[in-house]
Amino acid sequence: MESRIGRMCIERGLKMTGQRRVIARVLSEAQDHPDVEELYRRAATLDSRISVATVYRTVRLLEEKGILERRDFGGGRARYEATEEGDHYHLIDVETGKVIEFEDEEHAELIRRIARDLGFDLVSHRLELFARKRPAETKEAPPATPTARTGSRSKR
Amino acid sequence: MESRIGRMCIERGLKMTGQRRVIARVLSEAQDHPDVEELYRRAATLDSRISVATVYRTVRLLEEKGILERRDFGGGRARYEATEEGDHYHLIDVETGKVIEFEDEEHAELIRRIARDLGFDLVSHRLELFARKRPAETKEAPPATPTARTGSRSKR
DNA sequence: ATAGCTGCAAAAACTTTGCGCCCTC
DNA sequence: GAGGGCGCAAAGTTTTTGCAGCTAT
Repeated sequence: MESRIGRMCIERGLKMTGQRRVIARVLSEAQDHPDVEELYRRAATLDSRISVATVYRTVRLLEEKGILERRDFGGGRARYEATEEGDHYHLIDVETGKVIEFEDEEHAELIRRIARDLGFDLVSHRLELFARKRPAETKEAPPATPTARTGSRSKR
Repeated sequence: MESRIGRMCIERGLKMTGQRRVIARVLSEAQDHPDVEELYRRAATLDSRISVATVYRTVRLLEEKGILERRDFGGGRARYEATEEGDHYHLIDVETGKVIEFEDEEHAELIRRIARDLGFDLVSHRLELFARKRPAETKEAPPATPTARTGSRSKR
């Protein structure tokens, strides 16, 4: 009955209003990285009594509580996704704008080491790759590597 | 007589107005990552006939020409730095907001490999670490590692 | 009961743009 | 001289906020 993010709100003692429940549900079900406008659109579909201002206030609150993470993929507006265990990164297809998520333990380790070497403790970090799909091979068979699907997670 | 970035503008056939020359000089001399407001302040000191609109137009133009790179370190406003050879990254001190630059060839290689494994050719990328200065050791001597200075470059 | 949310609309913060004059090539 | 750049101010975007009423705890 309560969405995953809704439960996290309750755990942290947030007051659960109707609006908040709806926004939490939209966020829990999102497989992508919606901006505020898009969140508002989806939330308004479920309950038209929601205003954009509330969406702004809510994502801000949830970000402060560590439930959400704000992303910047270029294009001016902030985009959001639920905080998950384990770091993951984003590859943005510069042709289509599609975002592919992936994990990489080697990378996670490397940057912890870099921060330590500079005399810091890592608080958080971000990595975004902007890339272009490599044209398929003409002579060899197409690459066998299973391509990560948008919204899913590619483990390495 | 002409600043480094001024020369790059000329190479690319840009018309060199007085304002552009001043902005190019400010950018050439910047050791940090100023936002538009700060660039405007510095430029206006050298020549008060400059408007913010021109600064916006100029950084946009120079970014399109590949002379400048736009950064987002959180805090809402875009920040700029001259494009340089070789990738480098940023560590932002979450307490002070200071930005430390560093290079890391191992990291550069790793992400090229990641992009390739996902079936893409890397176009560009970004990495930002948010970290907190590690408290000095109480028993041992302070860490001998030479800490990178703000604005300079720490090679690894 | 009451601290905290909400909608609405105004405003703030950042960036772009239309227009007529001016300058560089 | 001609195409492009400039200042100014107006407008566009995205996000925040004041206020009066409403609600979850």
